[in-house]
Amino acid sequence: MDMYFGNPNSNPYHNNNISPPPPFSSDFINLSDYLVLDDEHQECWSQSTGTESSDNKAPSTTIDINVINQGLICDEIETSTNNNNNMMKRKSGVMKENTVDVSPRVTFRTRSQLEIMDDGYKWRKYGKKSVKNSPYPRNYYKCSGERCGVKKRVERDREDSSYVLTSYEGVHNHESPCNSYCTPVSLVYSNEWPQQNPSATSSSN
DNA sequence: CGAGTTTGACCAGCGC
DNA sequence: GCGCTGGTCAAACTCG
Repeated sequence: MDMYFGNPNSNPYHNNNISPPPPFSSDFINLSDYLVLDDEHQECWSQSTGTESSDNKAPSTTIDINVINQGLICDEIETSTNNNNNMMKRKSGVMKENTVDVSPRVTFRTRSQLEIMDDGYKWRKYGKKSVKNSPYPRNYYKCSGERCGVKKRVERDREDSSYVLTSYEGVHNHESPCNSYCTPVSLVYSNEWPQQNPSATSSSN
């Protein structure tokens, strides 16, 4: 499954002659494959999507893709807990200039053969690390935007290699590069949209 | 030649 | 204090 978040360079639906399907339709993205996971971010999900955070059930509706497209990723989330999870240290132990001191973070779990999701931003890889209890390495990316300290971590799900875990950290201080030539389209998925192919949401491959 | 990637080293936090 | 682990740096390397 390929995922597109608006980069016209790689998004086949960007062509003006082609009407893109609604986001998260079976041809565009498998909704069931697009989840915020882990306990740590469960609350984050509920706040960012407006869905109820009942128990541990994964949310199933109302995903605001603009959150991703604009880099507005769960702002206000984890700002009170980032002293542990969002270590932004240098070797000297001092916060690096240009880094954001408020580092909201949200994790997405996507079923994809590709580890890199095209979210419209340009990322530069700055590290790769093997992770304990996982056969798959974790890759570290920084936004290539000038003075933008947004980071992204990408790793394969250790329990199911068909899933990719993508963690975004920080808020972009610039627009997505694709915004300059992408027609603004509401990318908010809601219950009002008909389920085009409900069966496809549970089995995409 | 510039931009991006790779990869080993370094550092800090944490648990024991 | 020591070892393990995660995160970052930066030189070397690759690619267009």
